[in-house]
Amino acid sequence: VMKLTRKEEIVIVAAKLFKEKGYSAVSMRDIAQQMDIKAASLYNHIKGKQEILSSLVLHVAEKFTNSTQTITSQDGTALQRLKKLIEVHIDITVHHADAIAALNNDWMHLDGQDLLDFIAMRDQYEENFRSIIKQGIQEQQIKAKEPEVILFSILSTLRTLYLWNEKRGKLEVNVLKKELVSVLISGIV
Amino acid sequence: VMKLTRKEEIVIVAAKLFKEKGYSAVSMRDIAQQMDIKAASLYNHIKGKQEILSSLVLHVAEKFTNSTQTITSQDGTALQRLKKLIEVHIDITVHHADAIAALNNDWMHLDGQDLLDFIAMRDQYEENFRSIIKQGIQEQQIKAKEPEVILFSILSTLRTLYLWNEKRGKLEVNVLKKELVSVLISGIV
DNA sequence: TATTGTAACTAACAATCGTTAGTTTTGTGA
DNA sequence: TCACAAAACTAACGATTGTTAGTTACAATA
Repeated sequence: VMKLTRKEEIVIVAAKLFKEKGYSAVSMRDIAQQMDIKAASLYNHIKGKQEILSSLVLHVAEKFTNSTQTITSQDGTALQRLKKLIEVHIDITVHHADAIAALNNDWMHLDGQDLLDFIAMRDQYEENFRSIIKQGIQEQQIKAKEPEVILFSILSTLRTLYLWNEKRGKLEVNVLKKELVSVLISGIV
Repeated sequence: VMKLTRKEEIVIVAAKLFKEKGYSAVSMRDIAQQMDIKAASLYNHIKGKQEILSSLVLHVAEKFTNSTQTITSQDGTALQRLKKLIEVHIDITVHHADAIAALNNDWMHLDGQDLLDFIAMRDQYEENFRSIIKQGIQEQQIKAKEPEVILFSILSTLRTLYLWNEKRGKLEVNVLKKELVSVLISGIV
């Protein structure tokens, strides 16, 4: 286990607070208190509150974008890739649940270039997803329903996984993968 | 069309702002500016910022709880009820998208009894959903997979519908109902 | 032991927050 | 036209916000 820099500790602590109350409702004094130091001391390690958010959000956004990009560019049938997409989502969620909360709920508080970068990554990520589904329809592996409805349904479930991760309880990661792939692809009947 | 009270206008305007930036990031001055009045004037119609949030959230939470309660207590197979559940969700979402945003993202900023009431409604709502799925498994209409995974997947999709409502575009409500029922129940293959 | 860099501290700033008090404008019905 | 209620206004409050400046404690290195 790598030793964490002080900055990384701050980001981790802040992420947990952001998840509970949202970025705007968490003050620098809240974060500092949780680390047993004073708010001003945080500035020895970070430039400001915004930097905490962008470190958090952009880092995990890159992970998602890179993963979907890799899968999209690899060989395989649409269903194989879709399955892989779901599994990768679960892996990232299990390890970065707090950061994903910020990505989902607080991305709009990014500013300047960070915000533009995030939106660009988000769009590209979504487009990768969409292309796989369209490929599946073309290959007749996926029902030729409204592709946007399929895209929305799967994305919603995957994006909300972070909320469900705590309640996951004893459910093993590999079991979750298998079950969720089955539910999302084969349905429930 | 009923004429709105001034209070109702405020709640509607606030909901739109809450949806974009979240409850904590929207100031009373922001809300006032959007109504072309000064912040102090808002207090002729409402007790405070908290009242705006609780009006917004509790009202739509009741709708959801009542709907699921009604469906749960009616006759029908599990699949018929599940279909009805999805359709009701779409109807409520189309008419109260902004309030649902607050319900999803800002409920934790409720305080006192309002917070307790919300959590109670939310738990009951979720339990109604769960009982229908378990009934379906018992009747062997639904695959006997992990029921919590099924519950989570459907709930995630329905809760996130509000985000997708704008992009719905030209897709007719009845078409959306049919498609979403199909995707969530029969899957995509 | 002296030095140096890291990371904490105290104190304070300007801005903004939700809210209150008191006053003025506006519209409606007698 | 007058009276009254509804709804706006100005001004200000105490608290909290993110952040900065300047200083001190501490640990490792030379």
